[in-house]
Amino acid sequence: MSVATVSRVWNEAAFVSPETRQRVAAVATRLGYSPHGAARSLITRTTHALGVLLPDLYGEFFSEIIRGIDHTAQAAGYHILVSSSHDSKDEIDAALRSMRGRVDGMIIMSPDLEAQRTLHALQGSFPVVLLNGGAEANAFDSITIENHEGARAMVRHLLARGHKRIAMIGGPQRNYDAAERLRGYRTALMESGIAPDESLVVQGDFSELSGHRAVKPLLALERRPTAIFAANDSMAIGALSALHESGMRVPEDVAVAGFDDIPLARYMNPQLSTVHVDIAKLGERAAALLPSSLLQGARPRQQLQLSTTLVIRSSCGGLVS
Amino acid sequence: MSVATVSRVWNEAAFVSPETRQRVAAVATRLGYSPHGAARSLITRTTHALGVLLPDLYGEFFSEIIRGIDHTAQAAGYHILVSSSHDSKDEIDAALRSMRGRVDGMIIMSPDLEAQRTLHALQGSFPVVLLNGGAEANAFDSITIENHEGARAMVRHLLARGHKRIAMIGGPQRNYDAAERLRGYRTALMESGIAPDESLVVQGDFSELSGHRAVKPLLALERRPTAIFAANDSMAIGALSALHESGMRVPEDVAVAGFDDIPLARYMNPQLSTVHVDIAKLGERAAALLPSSLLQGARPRQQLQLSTTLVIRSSCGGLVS
DNA sequence: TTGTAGGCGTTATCAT
DNA sequence: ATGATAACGCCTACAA
Repeated sequence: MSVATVSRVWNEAAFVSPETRQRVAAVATRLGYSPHGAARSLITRTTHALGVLLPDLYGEFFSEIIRGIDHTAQAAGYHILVSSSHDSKDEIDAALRSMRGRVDGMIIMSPDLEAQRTLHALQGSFPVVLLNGGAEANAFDSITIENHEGARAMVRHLLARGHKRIAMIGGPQRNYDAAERLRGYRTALMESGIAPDESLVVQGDFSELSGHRAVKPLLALERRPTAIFAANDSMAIGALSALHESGMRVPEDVAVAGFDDIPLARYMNPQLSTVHVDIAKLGERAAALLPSSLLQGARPRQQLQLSTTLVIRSSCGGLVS
Repeated sequence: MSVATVSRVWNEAAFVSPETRQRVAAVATRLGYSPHGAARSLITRTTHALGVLLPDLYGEFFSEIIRGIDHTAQAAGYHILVSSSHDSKDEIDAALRSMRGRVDGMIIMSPDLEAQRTLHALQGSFPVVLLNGGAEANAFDSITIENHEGARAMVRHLLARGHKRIAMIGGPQRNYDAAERLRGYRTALMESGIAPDESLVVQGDFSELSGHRAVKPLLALERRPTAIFAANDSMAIGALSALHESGMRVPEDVAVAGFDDIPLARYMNPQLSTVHVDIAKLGERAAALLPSSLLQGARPRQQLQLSTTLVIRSSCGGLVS
């Protein structure tokens, strides 16, 4: 029995007599044999692995993304090589280098606007899908969330409920999504002719703690806000807990809304109104884009926009009557 | 210039004249060269990658675990190959096979008691760290949570606060951690001489939804429980929301407690009492064990127990006075 | 239908 | 200090 035959059996490529196939399979299972991945990719020039670069694995947002990516990648026969905690340009550089030659393509989520320059150099050399990219987004395949529209819609809803003083807890500085959501907030205010008040904008970092901390200065204002819109759910949840500790009732005294619709949002007390993003789908789409670009070689770049929908629950007082 | 020299430059192993090194480096950057990972690992028989097999990426528990693993693995120069949604024996088998030759070792979390048989066959052939393993745990390096002790301590606390009818929302059937936590609950009851009442034990599946659903039958009981202990925080959070919807006050009417202490637990309303597990450390430890076993070759198996601590917040009424 | 042999890009061993 | 060359495990013409 030659190695060639075994290879043929494994790849189901050429014609092998059923009996031979049978025998090979039998011996293979008996010996617990399975082909050596590295050796295969040496000759096939393909690793069947996708690299995933994330800023930081924190909270449900990221577990949902990975879940989506893994699910789709697995179905397409790809493994995923995950690497997190890459915020700065240098960290991304390093991660990129160390994944070189180990993956067939990469999914990169680097919302930090500065890191974009690093990405620029990647252009064309390598199949890349950008998640939430900023300026460089159209130089690659990319998937973006409708941040601006989503935020605008939520703030419009709050306005429609009669709120005039709406505060915003923003995300990290230099973060693309955060910037867009803030922009959406401002657009909505402007559209309804409300003068912007910068004392109503507090900066957070997407963590529960930062949302919690943001509440104090807002309550200390002479003219308190009657609604708080957080740039993500984690911060909204932090704010909810801070308000509760301060004895404020939600939504009676202050309405609260978030962004992302993480699975837990509906289990908050009160249930959190938020801008729904299908986070897992974000991952799925990204993972689906990559193999397709690998197969098709050069093809026009694809820019996908993931739409958002308003999910009105009780934390902002419910639907507009 | 021979390939050997280039190899030496890259590995900084043997003596290379500074000028040669210089020249090679220059050409390398100009050509954008970087070594082919597969070829290297073919000959060095090492991939510098760790496989991570998880049952399902759901909720903050898993993002924390991956975070811990990735953090430590990265520091040790390893990549991580993540694969999730492996519950059944066959799925684990397949994942194991497809990772062969692509990783130096594996971290496997397969709480499903049936899957243990598959693991049995792995023994010795391959560096493996088991997370939350059951019966097979001592055949491998393994890290286990002090499930039994943690659950017992929490139930004892509830008893000390005067609760006599304590319900339990259990985890998935055939899940090792769930079984141990249930056992801890029973131990505590038995120790205080309370007769077990099986109508107080409702089965869940670790999801928020299952926790939410578990509440209804409990409230429908003729003799309602005064406390509910959920086998993880997600279910406790689901229960919290269901209780709130039913107009029950927590902790006045019903006390609630969870297990895991996911980051969000302290931001619930009321804040969730729970059994603290350092989830990220679980991942870190696992990732640290693997490289050490790779370096040292055959060494005695290590069985680590991750201790738990009681975190009493307001959902169960606070400390015992 | 099956076997033979060359080569994928590296590292390691031996010469030089 | 550098060069030549044999592995590593697999795939794939090409030959039989």
